[in-house]
Amino acid sequence: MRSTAAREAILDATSRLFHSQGYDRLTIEGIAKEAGVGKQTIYRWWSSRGALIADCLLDGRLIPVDFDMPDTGDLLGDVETWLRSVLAVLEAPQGQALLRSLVAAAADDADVGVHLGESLGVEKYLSERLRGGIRDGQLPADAPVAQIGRAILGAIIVESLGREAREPGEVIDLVRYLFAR
Amino acid sequence: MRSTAAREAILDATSRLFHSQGYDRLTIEGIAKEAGVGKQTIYRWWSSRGALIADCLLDGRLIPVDFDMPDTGDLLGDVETWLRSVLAVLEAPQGQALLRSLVAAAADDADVGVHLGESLGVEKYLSERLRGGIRDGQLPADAPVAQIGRAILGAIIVESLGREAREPGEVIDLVRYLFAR
Amino acid sequence: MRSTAAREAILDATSRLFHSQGYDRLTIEGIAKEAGVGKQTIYRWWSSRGALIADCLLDGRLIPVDFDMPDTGDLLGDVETWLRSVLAVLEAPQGQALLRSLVAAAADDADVGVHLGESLGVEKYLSERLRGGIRDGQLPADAPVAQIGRAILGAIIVESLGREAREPGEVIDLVRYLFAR
Amino acid sequence: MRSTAAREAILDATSRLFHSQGYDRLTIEGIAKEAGVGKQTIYRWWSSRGALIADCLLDGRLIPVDFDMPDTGDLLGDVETWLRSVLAVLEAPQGQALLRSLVAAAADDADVGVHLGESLGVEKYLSERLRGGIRDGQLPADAPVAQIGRAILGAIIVESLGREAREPGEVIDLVRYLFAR
DNA sequence: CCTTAAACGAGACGGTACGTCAGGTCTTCTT
DNA sequence: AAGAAGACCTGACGTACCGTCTCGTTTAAGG
Repeated sequence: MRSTAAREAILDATSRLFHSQGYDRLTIEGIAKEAGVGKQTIYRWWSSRGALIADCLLDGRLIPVDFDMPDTGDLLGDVETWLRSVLAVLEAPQGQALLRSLVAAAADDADVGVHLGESLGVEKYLSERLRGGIRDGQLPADAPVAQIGRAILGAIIVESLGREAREPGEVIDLVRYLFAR
Repeated sequence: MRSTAAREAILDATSRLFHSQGYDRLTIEGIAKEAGVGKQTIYRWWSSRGALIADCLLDGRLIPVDFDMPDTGDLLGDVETWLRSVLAVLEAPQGQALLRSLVAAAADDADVGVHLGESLGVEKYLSERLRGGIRDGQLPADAPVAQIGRAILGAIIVESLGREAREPGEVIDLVRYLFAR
Repeated sequence: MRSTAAREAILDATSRLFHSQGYDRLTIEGIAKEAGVGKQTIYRWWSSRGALIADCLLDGRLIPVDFDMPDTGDLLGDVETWLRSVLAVLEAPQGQALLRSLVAAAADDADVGVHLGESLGVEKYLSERLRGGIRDGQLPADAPVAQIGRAILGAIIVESLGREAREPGEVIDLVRYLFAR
Repeated sequence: MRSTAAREAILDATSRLFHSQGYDRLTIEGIAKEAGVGKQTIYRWWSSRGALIADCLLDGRLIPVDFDMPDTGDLLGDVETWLRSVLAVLEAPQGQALLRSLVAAAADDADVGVHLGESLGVEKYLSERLRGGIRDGQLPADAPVAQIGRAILGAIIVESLGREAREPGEVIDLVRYLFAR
C-alpha cells in the first residue's frame, strides 16, 4: 500500500538536492526534510543512498536529456551528435560537478555504477550504433564495440576528474581518431 | 618545526586504512588512532581528507607499482606492457575496490583528481611513449595522444564502475584496435 | 516524545559523577557514557552542564537530605537542628568538596545559583522558622530574616572555601550569638 | 634567573583577562598570548591556573581596592565604612560577575580559597576591628569574631550566587542587626 | 460504511565522526 | 640558562547524520 505521492516527493527531493549540493553533501535527513517525509519512509523503500540515486538515474531525473541517436548512415556524424548532447550536459553550469558527483556515487554504490553508462546512452544508443557501423562496413568486424563506448565515456570522465580546463573539441578529436581509417 | 615521524606515521596509516577499508570508511579519527597521533596534527598540515590521499598518491603509497615503461621500438607491445602492470593492480585482491576508492576520492577532491592519472603513469609514461610512436611513424602525426591515454584509463575505470566481471583481455582489444592501422 | 528512562539515567549519572569527581571534572561525554546515552540526548533537553546540575539539585539528587525543620517553640534549638543536618552533609566523606563543587557550579551557572540555597532549605525552612521567631517575640520585629539565613549559610561556605580545618562548633557559636539577646 | 618582566606581564595579563572574561573563560594559552610569553614560562613558575590567580589576588591585582579601616571608636560606623567599600566593588560594572568568578576560583583551587577572604580585608581589618569592639565593650567578650566576619562576607556571596537583584541596603541591615544590642 | 492494519510525518534514541579548543609536555631556536 | 614559539598527544566540546525505534495520524481495503 505504498504512497506514490511520497515516492514522487522523495525522488524529486533527491534529484533536486543532488544537483544543488552534490553527492557528498546529500543526506537522508536532508532529503526527508526537503520531501516533507519521514526518514523511515525512505528507509522502508530504499536500502541505501545509492539505491535512491540509482532510482533517480533510471527515471532520468539526474541527467534529464534524451540520448536517442539517429542513424543517418554517417557513423562519425551520428556519434558526434550523441557526443555533443553529452558534452552539452557538462557545459551547463555545474555540469562537470554533476558528472563527478555521479562518478562518486557510482564508485560508492554498485547500483549506481551499473546504471551510469546506461543512462548516458552508452549501451542503448552508442554501442548499438557502432554495431550498425560494423554491419554496413564503416567499422571492421572485430571492432570492440563495448570497449570503444567505454573509452569515449571514460575519456570524458578522466578529463573531468583531472579538473582540466575543458577544450570542448578534444574528445571529438578522439572520436575522429577512433573512426578514421 | 614539523615532525617527520608524525608525517610518516600519518601517511602510512592513511594508506594502510585506505587499502583495508576503502575511501568511504576512511576517517580522520581512524587515521589519527592508527597513526598514534592527535587529530590536530593532521588538521595542522592537511586541509582535508583528500589532501592527505593526494599526498599518499604522490608518495606512491596507494599504488605501489612502478609504471615505468620501456621503449623497445614496438609501440603496441610497450603499451601492452604498461597496461598489464595496471591490470595487475586490479587483479590483486580488492584491486577493483581500490580503483573505485581512488575514483571516489578523485571525484570528491580536486587534489586527488589531478594526481590520479599521473600516479598510474598515464602522462609520464603512456603519453610519452605515444609521442614516440608519432615520431617513429607508428602513429599518425595528428593522433590525439593525451586523449588516447585518457581513453584507455577511462575504459578501465568505466568497466570497474559498472561492476562487470572483468574479462582480462577486453581492454587489450581496445588497445589493439586503437593502434591497428 | 521524551524518554523518561533516558532522563532518569542522565540525572542519575550526573549526580553519581558529581559526587565522585566533583564539578570541574564533570563532562558531558562522561555523563553520556555513564548513562549509556548519546550526547545529543543530553544537549536536546539541557542547555548546559549547569542546567543539568540545577535539575539534579531540584530533584534532591545532589544533597539527598531532608531539611524539614520542626517548630518546637524553641527558636535556637530548632535552628540548631537544621544546622546540624546541614553540617552532617559536610562531615560525610568528601562533604566539604561536595559543597565547594556546588558553589563552583552556582558561580558558573545562574540556574544552579538560584536553587542552591533553596535545596539546603534556607528559604523554605530556615527563613520560615525565623519569621515564626518574630511572631512569637523571640526575634525583634525588624530582624532581617532573609539576610540572617544567608549569613549562616554564607559563613559555612566561606569557611569551606578557606579550607580551614573545621571546628564543628564554630558556626553554632555564630547562631547562638545571632539569637542571644 | 627568573625574568621579572615576564612575571609582571603574566600577572598583568591574568588579571586583565580575569576581569574581562571571567574565571571559566580564562585559559593558560590566552594568558600566554596576551602576555607575549611562552606557555612553558607560565608552567615553570606556577603549578596551576589557581596558583596564578592566588598570586594576582595577593598582589591586589584582582580587587584593586584598599580595605584599610579606620578606628573612629564607632564600631558600627567603622564596619559600615568597610562594608561600603566592599559593596562598591560589586556595584561597579561586572562587579557581581567578578565576585562570582573569585568564588568559582576559590572553590576550584585551595590557594585562591585561603586568600579570598584575606584580600577583601576580612581577617586583616574587619576581624581586627571587631576584636577592638570587644576590648572597648561594644561587643560581648564571647562574640565569635571570625564567624561574624565570615557571616557578613558569606551573606554577600550567597546573595550574589542567588543572582538576586541586589538591594544595596540589605547587607547593612544584617550588620546593624549583628551589632544592635 | 466502517473497521483495521499498513504506511505515514515526526522526531527521539544510541552512536560515530566531524572540526575546534585548550591542557600540559616536549623540542628548537633566540636572546 | 631562560624565554618565545609552537608542535605534539590527549581529551572534551557542541554539531551533523546515521539507521532504528516509538509515537499518534492518515488512508485505503476488505468485511
